[in-house]
Amino acid sequence: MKNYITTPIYYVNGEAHIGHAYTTFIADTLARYSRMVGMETYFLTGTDEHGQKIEESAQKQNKPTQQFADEISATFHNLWDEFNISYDQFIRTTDESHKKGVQAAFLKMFENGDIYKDFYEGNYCVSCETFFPESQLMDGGCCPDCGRPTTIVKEESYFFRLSKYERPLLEYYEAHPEFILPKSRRNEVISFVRGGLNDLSVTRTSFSWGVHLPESLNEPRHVMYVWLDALMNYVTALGYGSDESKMNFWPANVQLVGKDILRFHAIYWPAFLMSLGLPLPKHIAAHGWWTRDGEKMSKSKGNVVDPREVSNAYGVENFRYFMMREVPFGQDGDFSQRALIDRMNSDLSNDLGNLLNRIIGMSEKYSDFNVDSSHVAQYHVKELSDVAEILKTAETYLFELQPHRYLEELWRVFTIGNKAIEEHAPWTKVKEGRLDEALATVALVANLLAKASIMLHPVMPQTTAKIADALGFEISTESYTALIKNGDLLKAFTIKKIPPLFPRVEEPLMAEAPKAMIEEAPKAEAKAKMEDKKVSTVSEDGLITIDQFFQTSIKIGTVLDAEEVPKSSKLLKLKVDLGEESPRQIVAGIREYYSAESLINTQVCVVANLKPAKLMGLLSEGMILAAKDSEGLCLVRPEKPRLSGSSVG
RNA sequence: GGCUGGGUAGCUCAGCUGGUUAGAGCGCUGGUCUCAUAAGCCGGAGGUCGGGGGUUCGAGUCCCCCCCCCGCCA
Repeated sequence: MKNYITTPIYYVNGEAHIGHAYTTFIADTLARYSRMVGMETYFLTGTDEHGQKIEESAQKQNKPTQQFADEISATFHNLWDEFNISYDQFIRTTDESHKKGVQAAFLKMFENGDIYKDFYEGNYCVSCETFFPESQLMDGGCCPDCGRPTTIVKEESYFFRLSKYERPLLEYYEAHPEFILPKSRRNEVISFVRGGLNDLSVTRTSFSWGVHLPESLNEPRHVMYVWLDALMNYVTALGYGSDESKMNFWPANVQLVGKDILRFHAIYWPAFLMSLGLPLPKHIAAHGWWTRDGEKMSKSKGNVVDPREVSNAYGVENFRYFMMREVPFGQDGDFSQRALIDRMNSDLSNDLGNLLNRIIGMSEKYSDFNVDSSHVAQYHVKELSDVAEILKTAETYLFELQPHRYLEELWRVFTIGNKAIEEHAPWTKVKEGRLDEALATVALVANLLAKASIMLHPVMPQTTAKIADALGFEISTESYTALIKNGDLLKAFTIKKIPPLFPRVEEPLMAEAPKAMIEEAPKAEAKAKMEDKKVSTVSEDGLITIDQFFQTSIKIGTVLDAEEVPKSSKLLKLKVDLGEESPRQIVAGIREYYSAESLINTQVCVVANLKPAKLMGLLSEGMILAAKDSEGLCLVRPEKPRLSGSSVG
């Protein structure tokens, strides 16, 4: 079975940002999965290099246009290599074979009457490379998309009979509900097409940086419209119009796009294909945008996330995992270091990494790293069948293009592993001399990790290869077939002791977004969130200013009353006089060291401006200062009695 | 203004064709084991399911009205 997966080709007007990385990560994951299950897979990405905008950008930098395109294209190419993206081809619209293919397509459309010559007059936005009808223009004739001034252009142009495909397209959408994903986007496209389609101007005479028309048409002044040129890349990459040896990969299975370019891919592209007599792709899947800390990213705000920077700081695969796990496909996602760190610590370090460490430790102690699965089925039928079920479900989520659900589902395997260890407590079994049982549990968990690693491999290829190595097997189509499809277990194997794969991340590893951005974001909510999350305001040398210290209000308080909190062995509920109108209720975890009675009428130090918190359902309006070491805990108190409410500092 | 989609626990979301005490993850919190990365496991708090009306034996789930958010179009 053939499986062709594409990303959009990225416009070389600027360097790769987080959105490019996201699309490419998803496509790479799908491609890797496809290869792993043994499908014949072709994964295409590349760059879109034509158009007036590129021509102008190159001029601004005083570079030949081709050189400019080469340079930017290389930055994408290099980044994907750095990110270990497993593309089969990196196409460039300046490739000769691509140009040849586009010309062949143009000619075919022309010959079958779908392209005709006429005049176009309208308000043209150079920046967006789009004509806009009068009615859509903003005040002063500015572009409704970018707000820049438009110019009136009348030019000879070839047109594509898009209008002819209005009905066929609607019929196709109707007959193929899975064509446009997610569904909400599908509705948008349908209603747009229902609104009527105008024929599409597909050539320009106003600039020359593009694919020229086929020579047989003898139209040297005309250059192809950038979208016709660009969209065709998906088939010219397979050799359309030149060496067609790979055309058997067509139609594509999944064509990933950002939501901003959906219309081109869901309307123009299928119409072109219909005109060429080619089948339509199975899915056009539109994903959402990324914001940063709840704010739209923009160069002027200086809050753009550089994927390379994130990757360098946190690791590509952790980054990949985060992006795919964090946000439901199609929705906008928010990037913040806090969210990334939380995912890494909670999912990767705690659930997965720690589980691996647990069995490394046990296998070392109990059997000198030697494990075999022969007793697993005897003691762990339930776990094995539950996991088999989970893996099946997870797989369907991936096919449905719901990577977040797929990962969420997969993580249940680790919970089962952690629970199994807890329930079967191998350390107890060992003490009781039931070594077989203990080792069966270790082997079970090793197998669960092996199976989950295989499934996780498309998302984190290198990391899972390390896990597999530690467990003495290799991830491949063969092991996928054996462990996932056939439900086999690993044979006897030796575990390798490896250092933790996912060390916990205690604090942000990248500099925070520039101050300007934070100040521009007066959202009280966002601010409170940052404070809640203890984003450090401490300077690099670890010192704070006196002003910062005095943000904390510490006061002398007199304990008026104290009682034990029911059902808690640690908590005491205190009534403390801080010289205010009424005493405060403070819940303190000191019961193990102080009895309630002994505290009444003594003095303590209280942090008085702490945000109230609830402990065991009881409101606590402050914190009692205490010092703790191995000997125990003691309260910090004034040497001599002071007035209640006296400040400390 | 028109049309989608949506408003469910502090946060992010799941809840199919209406049916027992509305769920998950994270966060918070109490307890507990010791193989392990201050990890794991067990338990708890927390929701008038945007608001109002209606249909029904029964509605987060259907109908009507209103409010708010995103998106597309104008």
